[in-house]
Amino acid sequence: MDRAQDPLDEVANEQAKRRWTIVDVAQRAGVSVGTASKALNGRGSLRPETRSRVVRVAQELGFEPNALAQSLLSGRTFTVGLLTTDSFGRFSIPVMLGAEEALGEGKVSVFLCDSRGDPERERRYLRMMLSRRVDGIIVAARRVESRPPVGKGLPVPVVYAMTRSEDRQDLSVLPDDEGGGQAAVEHLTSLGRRRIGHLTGPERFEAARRRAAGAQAVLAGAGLEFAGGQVFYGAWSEAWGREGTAALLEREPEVDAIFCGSDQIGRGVADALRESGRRVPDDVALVGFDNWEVMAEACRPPLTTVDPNLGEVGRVAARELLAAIEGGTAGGVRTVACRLVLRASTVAPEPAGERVAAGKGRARG
Amino acid sequence: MDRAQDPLDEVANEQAKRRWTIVDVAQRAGVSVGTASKALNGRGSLRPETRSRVVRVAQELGFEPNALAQSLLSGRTFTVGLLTTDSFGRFSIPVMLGAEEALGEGKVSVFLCDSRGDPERERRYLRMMLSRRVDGIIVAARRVESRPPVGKGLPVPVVYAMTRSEDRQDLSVLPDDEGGGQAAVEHLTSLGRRRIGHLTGPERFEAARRRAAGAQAVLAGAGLEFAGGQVFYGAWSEAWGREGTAALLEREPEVDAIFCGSDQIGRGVADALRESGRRVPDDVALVGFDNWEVMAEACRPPLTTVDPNLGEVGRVAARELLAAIEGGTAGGVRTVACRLVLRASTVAPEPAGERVAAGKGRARG
DNA sequence: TTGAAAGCGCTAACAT
DNA sequence: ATGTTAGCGCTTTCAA
Repeated sequence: MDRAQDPLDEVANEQAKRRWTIVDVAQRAGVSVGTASKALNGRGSLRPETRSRVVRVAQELGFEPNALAQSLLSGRTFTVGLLTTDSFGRFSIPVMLGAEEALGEGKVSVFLCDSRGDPERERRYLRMMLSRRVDGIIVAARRVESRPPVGKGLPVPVVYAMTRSEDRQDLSVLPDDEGGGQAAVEHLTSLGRRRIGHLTGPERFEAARRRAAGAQAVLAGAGLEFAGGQVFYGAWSEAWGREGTAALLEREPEVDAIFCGSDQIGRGVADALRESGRRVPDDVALVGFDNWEVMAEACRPPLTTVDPNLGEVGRVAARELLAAIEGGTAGGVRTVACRLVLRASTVAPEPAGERVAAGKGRARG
Repeated sequence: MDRAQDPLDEVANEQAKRRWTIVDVAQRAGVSVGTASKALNGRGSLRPETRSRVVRVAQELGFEPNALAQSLLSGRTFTVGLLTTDSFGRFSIPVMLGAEEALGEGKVSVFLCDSRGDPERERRYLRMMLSRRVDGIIVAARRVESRPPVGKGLPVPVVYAMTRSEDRQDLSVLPDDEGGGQAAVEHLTSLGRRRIGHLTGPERFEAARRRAAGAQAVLAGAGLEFAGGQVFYGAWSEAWGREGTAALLEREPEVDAIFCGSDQIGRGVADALRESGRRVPDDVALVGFDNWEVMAEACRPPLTTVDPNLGEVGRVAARELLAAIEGGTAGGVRTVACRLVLRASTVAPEPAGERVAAGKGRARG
């Protein structure tokens, strides 16, 4: 029972530079380390007085348990690896943000690894994560395109976000591009538009094809076809939005709505329409995709667009990963619904900011 | 010397699910754990044959040393915390990317923590990092504005990137906004422009004021003043670019160049100029700030702009942190030079892509 | 050249 | 109710 001296003095003395161990806490509280551990973790049965004394000493010292020692013992690190393949592209960022959010709530920390699409670097990072004993791994990417699995027979669960593993056993979480395309065109038809064109990115992108398929399905259901008789595949750029508009107008001058595969394309289209003397939305209504706010809001007029809910994709991926860590593991593709964000390119602006309408989404793919 | 059975069989049997410890390696190699450790780390003196046998077994097993155990012993985790306060804004991302890059090369892993500017969350993350025994911390933010230090007397070094700690003892790494402003205006004067206006963000931003100060200094050196007789402070938006252009043109219709405080403002200015019947760059040359490529390149015409080298800011912060971890610690503000990226808004487009000119920067602030 | 043993900080049995 | 001890996986003395 030798309480050497007042704990606070010592703290001041040592300038809080030294890191206290549970032994220090135990000594100063006049108990054994075992007792101190129980007191701090609320386990075992202790006299309330003892418990509170230990806790108080720990607080005064600013004691933080060494997570390394805890993990070494428990086998759990409460840490996951976030492996992104595309240098935090515009799409992987919100996904990562959502994942970090969902994990942070659960006191799980995130190791950030950016492989820049370099397989060698990816292997290095993977080794590093496993060496650090992460409890699980999220693989994020910008494109929904498939990719080879990050490894097989790994000792920890892996979830793919915004990308799809070629191995059907793996779990992938993606936005529902098809549902997004449906929502966009349903909105346009509900406004009474009948000559609806579609300008989008390169055909080789799954996302472009799926959005077009969703749009097509709704058109077919209404007995319509794409204005201009085809999907105008091109590039994900404003420039293509402008060029594509010219091409579309040539084929179908009476077009009264355009569904754009991205907000950038949408901006280009808006500029081209204005410069061709057409009014948006009066003559031609416009819907974009991405809800890239800085783009959509700077558009003239501000662009109604499909928000792929990337943050939610990340959150779902994180939750699925946590579930897998706890034991449950189901593979397949999990799809997150898109949501339509209404702005002035399709509807008269309202006094109170933007409006949101739920998009079509499937619970499981 | 009982090599139980062929290691590979065992690997296959156990499906690589079990994680091998150095004990497993030692057993299968027929040596003690101490010897195995030496063999794997290239320390001590061992018979070459022994060393290679151990290494081979480890490889066959796919053995990865448990970093937790290593760190517990060594007191070093080769881990740093990256605390960002603004949800990976457009500015903190490249900084983080650069930091991650510089650290990754040195085999240091990054804990990603996004406090969203919430001080409570920030404290939680800080505790978590310290508990996980990070070797150091980088605090990143989007604004160059000062902020209270993340804590005092912390047991690990801290470096601030893209933000400045109020405590002068701390080390902060920032882009050289003033040098950037200088570079922009020097470029314009070198083109023979004399009536140079400046449209920028809100005056309360240090960055805006510093860029303006740099610009002003160069103008004064050339015996000039800002066209319109003042800096036009406003907002960081395209809309302000358009409005500000109108205001500037009213005061000074003969303006022949505009330095814009951001690329978004620059885009707005370009649109407004074009719609007022002026040609860029023939009538009015334009320089932006940020080199936000998707903005600058989509501008019509593409925008010459000042690149604040955010990636370099992150890399420098990371290197400074590593140095501080190794022992050296100097406080103060470290400044990273900007660079001018030439595009068609000031110069005739060249066949081979963009051109780059070095900006003015001070080595130390 | 190799082995045995101590110990990093912590928790969980098992004693007392 | 509290103390003692073993051990997580590894590295590093110190002995052999």
